Amino acid sequence: MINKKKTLLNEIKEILKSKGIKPSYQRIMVYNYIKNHINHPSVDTIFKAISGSIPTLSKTTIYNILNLFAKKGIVDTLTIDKNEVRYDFIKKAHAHFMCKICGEIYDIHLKSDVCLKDFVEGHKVEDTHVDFKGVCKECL
Amino acid sequence: MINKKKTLLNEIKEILKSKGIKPSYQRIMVYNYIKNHINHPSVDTIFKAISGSIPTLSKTTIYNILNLFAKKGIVDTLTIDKNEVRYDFIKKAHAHFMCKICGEIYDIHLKSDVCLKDFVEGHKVEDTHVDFKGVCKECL
DNA sequence: TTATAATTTGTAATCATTTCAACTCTATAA
DNA sequence: TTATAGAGTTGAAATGATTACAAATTATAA
Ligand SMILES: [Mn+2]
Ligand SMILES: [Mn+2]
Ligand SMILES: [Zn+2]
Ligand SMILES: [Zn+2]
Repeated sequence: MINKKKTLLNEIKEILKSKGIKPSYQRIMVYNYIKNHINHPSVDTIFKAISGSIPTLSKTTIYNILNLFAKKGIVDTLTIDKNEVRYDFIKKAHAHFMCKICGEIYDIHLKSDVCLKDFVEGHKVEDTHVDFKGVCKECL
Repeated sequence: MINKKKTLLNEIKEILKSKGIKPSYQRIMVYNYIKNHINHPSVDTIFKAISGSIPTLSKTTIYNILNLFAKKGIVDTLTIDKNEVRYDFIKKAHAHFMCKICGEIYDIHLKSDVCLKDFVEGHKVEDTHVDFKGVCKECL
């Protein structure tokens, strides 16, 4: 059990190193959290979730780490919610649905033609976001 | 010339009334501005643009009016830019491209399959946003 | 070990947006 | 006409997410 966890953290350590990121304990913990929480957490959510295991943790560190991860292509920065940025561990391209009632952001797996474009009307595309808003199936 | 402007403002007055909005001078001026500026202005941009013609204008009024217009379906609220909300006068569905360098937001006219959906994976869709980010043709 | 660099931390600053109470304007009733 | 009520506007203060910054801590290398 403990060995398994140790192995996992070592795996993350290697992944971070391979991306040119020095694997500090805080970075490993953030990586581990976002990898296992696909519900698009905010900085505050992540902070509350892991500050228990890192008593001295500062919220600024979470901001620093997520900005770094975004620059290195580890997370996507979602701006669907105008109140706060939400983060998404990058796997493969997918769309999102945000509920106007409960605020939950769901993954939507649809194969859209728009996700493949490198250029649109002369502009060079780096990120593509397909965002739906409305009332989720739970709130309906 | 002056008559033409008067006619225009009267037209807007009628449109607002038809949507159940009392046509105050401030509301008419904001409507007139966003109708004629398709570059997705922010609250601050709109405020700076029309405060010259309304010396007593408050920025809070712009916030109030845009929130009202959004509720009444006159404007779309764009959350592409995480720093500030941008507003779009609603015409027909279209995508957007935001430049990471200059911050400009362009209209993208593509006929996508995703814009027609009423439901996605059980969730009721009210708004659909297709947002691209990258480097615009001017900054390339 | 010691020096140097990288990372983390906590506080303060920034900035968009909202809250709120006072003020203004207009329409309508007495 | 005047009084009253409601809607809209205003400006100041509060809120809240994010960033800036400098001090403290930790890791790395000599
Ligand atoms: Mn996702
Ligand atoms: Mn547009
Ligand atoms: Zn919901
Ligand atoms: Zn540009």
